[in-house]
Amino acid sequence: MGRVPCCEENSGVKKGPWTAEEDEKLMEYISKQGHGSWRTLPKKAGLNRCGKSCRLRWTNYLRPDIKRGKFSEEEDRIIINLHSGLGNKWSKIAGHLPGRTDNEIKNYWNTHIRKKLLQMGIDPETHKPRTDFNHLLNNLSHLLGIPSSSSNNMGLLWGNINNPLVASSQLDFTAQLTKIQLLQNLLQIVDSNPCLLGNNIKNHTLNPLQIQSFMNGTNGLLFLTQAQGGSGLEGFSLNNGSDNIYNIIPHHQSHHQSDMTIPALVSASPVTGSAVKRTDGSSCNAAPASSTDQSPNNNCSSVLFESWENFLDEEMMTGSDWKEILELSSTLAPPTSW
DNA sequence: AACCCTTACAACCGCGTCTTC
DNA sequence: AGAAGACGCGGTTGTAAGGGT
Repeated sequence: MGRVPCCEENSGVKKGPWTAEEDEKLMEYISKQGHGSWRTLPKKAGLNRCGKSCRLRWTNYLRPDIKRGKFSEEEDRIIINLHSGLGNKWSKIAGHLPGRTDNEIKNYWNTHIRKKLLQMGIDPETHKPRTDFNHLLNNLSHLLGIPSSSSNNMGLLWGNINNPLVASSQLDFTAQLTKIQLLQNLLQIVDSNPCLLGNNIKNHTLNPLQIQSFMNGTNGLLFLTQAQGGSGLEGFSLNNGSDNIYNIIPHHQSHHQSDMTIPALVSASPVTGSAVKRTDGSSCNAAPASSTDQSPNNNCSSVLFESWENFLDEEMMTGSDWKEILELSSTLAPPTSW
């Protein structure tokens, strides 16, 4: 059955925010008569509103049993748990939270919980860890202090005196160690994952000597360039200021398929794979990386991404986490050699 | 001080489902 | 059984408030 309009178009009923006077009229009427038929209520209550608007105002705002104020941590937990099982069934979720309305929970989810989960690296839709390439790169950007929407897309990995992470030699060591670990992981991912194809990749994996080489480059700096295109993030390249350049770009870009989105590396749903040429001349199938595909030959392994992500999640959660790590590490002497 | 951007939340819209006749 | 009316849900939009530049 098609939609039945609640109120006639151009019928002159008021829309928009409710006034205190309207609230009072509605509350007074319902407290005396009950709401009865919402369609006829406005006329009876002396309101120039449509019944639907009255119902919404009552159920979401005026009802006496509505609980106002901040959501507690316990409520957060309940919402997240219920959402993982029920999805966007806000009214059902609201049924488990006395005093909270579906609209309030929906808004709270969209403005708070959703962001919180995303920051934690959890996909708010699936409630599973996020594994998309953009997310990982954004985490990397965040760690390295590169504003994701900055017009200046050049980030400084080493030697940034403005970065509190490298304020002292001890902290410098720890920060560098962490960043090296991140880069190592990222490069290993690129090396092992045919979904990503590097342009002019000279080496995929940094060994200790290479790391030292990077760090002992012309000026001791390592740059991370965040390539931007019309559709946003397009990749990274690593550059120590001399001739060592590592380009890390999404697979699609190297094939000039600019209308494609960056593929999810571990997809929850099967996707069509494509054969890609690797820099060593071999080719492999960028097959669907579903949970059922555990073939050792499938280089789209989720293992590295998971460890990478775990690492990011553990190391990047908050500034205070960093502080703790740095404080702890400051008691440790740096190794004499790599 | 003025403008712009972001955030939070109230309210609206359109559709599916339920109820009544 | 089916048509019409009413209700409820979930997605989307509008806007006020606050913060940043």
